Amino acid sequence: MRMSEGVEWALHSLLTLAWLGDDQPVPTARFASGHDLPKAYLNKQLQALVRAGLLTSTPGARGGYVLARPPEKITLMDVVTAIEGSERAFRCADIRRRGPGATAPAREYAEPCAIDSAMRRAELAWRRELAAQTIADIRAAADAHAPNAAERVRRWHGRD
Amino acid sequence: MRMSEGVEWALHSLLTLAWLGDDQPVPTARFASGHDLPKAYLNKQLQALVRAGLLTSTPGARGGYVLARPPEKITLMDVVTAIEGSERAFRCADIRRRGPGATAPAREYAEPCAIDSAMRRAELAWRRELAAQTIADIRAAADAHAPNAAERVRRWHGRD
DNA sequence: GGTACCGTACTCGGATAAGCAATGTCCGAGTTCGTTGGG
DNA sequence: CCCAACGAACTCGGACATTGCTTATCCGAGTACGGTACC
Repeated sequence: MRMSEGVEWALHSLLTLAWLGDDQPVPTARFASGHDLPKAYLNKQLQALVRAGLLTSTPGARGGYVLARPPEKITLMDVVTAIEGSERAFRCADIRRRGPGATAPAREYAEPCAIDSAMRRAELAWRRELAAQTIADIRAAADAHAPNAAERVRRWHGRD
Repeated sequence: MRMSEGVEWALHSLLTLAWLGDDQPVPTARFASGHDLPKAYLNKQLQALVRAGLLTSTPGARGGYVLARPPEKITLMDVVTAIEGSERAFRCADIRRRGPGATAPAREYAEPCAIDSAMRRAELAWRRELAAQTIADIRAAADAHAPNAAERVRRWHGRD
């Protein structure tokens, strides 16, 4: 089980936008050169964020991406769902009723598969933690450890 | 992000062994026909459980797999780790220090990446829930919903 | 000098390949059990 | 009738294809800006 690295890229891009703080669009090329990432593929991930309503894109020259809502309103769950999709990691194929089990009365399968329920419980705990943390929280934690990072990013993006 | 379906197969196989309860080995072919699964590939997954110390295998005719320890001592975390490996789903590539950020003083990177920490927190919650549930719990839940299932499985595997 | 027009550079957006891990398949080493021949 | 040797069937275990998804790339539609010609 491996999460797409696009999630990391998206989170860093969103964090950068949170640091910049203004409404001036940032193009993909700038994000990409900032972290040495493949431009076109990063753009694909940012498009997913637009479709999910986390970013707003403006086409054409001087275009780019802007946060669609304040960083406090963007949770990690939103980002992971936007990039990875909303499907669960564990997908019960209901193999209990394949094979000989198929002859059992349907009444026995009224309740959901116990294995599926157990995995769902674990995955819900994961989602709950993701939903409890926002981009603003990430920024606060980063600022606490490295107060200069925000300023350096602003400089590099031509602000001030 | 998608979990291998081998996890579901492994859990069902372990649950079956818990239902049987004796020390009589069950071959892969029986598990496979029981849930209509590809025999050789299922065997690959069961081998992983052997390597992880969850199953004991006996080769040759009348051979097969047996639980290596009681169901109360086998957690879902054990099974997921055995099949999926112990690596985290989110793997921080530390892209914060790639590109222009590389010129920043190393002192700023002493603390772990805030994004990595946040994702780690969520994943720990997931693992905690997985470690809190055992094969015995799964069996108890399944028995509560469908008391006849255990008996039917025992019959089908030639017990009694 | 001011204004309208045009060309260029730059952006997102989606359609199109390449790489790799998960999935699936096959064959060999080893063990058990039934059979068969001899004592 | 009893026993030993043998062969066949069955099992795990690892090496070898194949499929699907992640990753990566390319090109087109659209927009803003700078230059230029004209009024």
